[in-house]
Amino acid sequence: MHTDPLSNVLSALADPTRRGMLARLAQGEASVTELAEPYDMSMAAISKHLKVLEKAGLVEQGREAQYRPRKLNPEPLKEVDTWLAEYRQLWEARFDRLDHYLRHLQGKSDG
Amino acid sequence: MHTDPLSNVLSALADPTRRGMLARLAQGEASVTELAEPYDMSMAAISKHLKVLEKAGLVEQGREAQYRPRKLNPEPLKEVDTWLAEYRQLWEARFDRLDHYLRHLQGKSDG
DNA sequence: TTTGTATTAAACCAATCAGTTATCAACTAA
DNA sequence: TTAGTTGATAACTGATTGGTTTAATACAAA
Repeated sequence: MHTDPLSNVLSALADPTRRGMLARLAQGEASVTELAEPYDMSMAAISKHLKVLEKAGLVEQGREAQYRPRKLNPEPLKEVDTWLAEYRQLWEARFDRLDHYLRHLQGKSDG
Repeated sequence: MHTDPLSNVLSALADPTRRGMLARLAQGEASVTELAEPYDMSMAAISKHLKVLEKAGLVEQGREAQYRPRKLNPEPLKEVDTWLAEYRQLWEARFDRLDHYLRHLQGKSDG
């Protein structure tokens, strides 16, 4: 029962097939059959994966004449990014410490 | 059956309770009881959530005398970040277009 | 040794998930 | 109209999830 959007997006992303579809859609619009092509999976399964991505807001239906190609909507990824941003400094901190350590070593050799 | 680490991390993050725990651990080490405190949930449930985070590599057991306080390991978030990086330009592109549009408007008012 | 505190494990339950097959709908082409 | 293609839906299955309660474990304090 994911009611919050961020959980929804993250769990949509937590599947290699769905991430693969997003990667494909990052190249440009694609039909469902095109999206299905790389996977050894029934069309029904593909359809379900797409629905998960659509519910998360990551994929939309374009309207091209009579066809309805899917297209990527990167918007919800922003939320993931801003969530991640609060932790970014934490792993960068380690680098900073290393950086300081290296400066320290350099300082030592200087004097 | 998530075998790939990225899916593992993402699905670990796809839960508000677990993200809350990470937020708490970002402040510093904490015992399981401390981590459980904000949630109306059995200790066993908390323990399970922690196990999910540990399996994803996001949380580790420290060893402080007789206690085993948990601590955050931000490492796996890097993978999420690098995955996200390939899409970052996609949502920034929209901003760029807006930016260009605004420049365009400004240019108009200038000439 | 007994008691209390902190944490995990086991067994269970209802809901969700990821896949299947089979059916259906819509639209294209003959 | 009759096929053929594209895609969605329904019903089912087995595995996983997120929670429960009830023990079990480990250790500290008395």
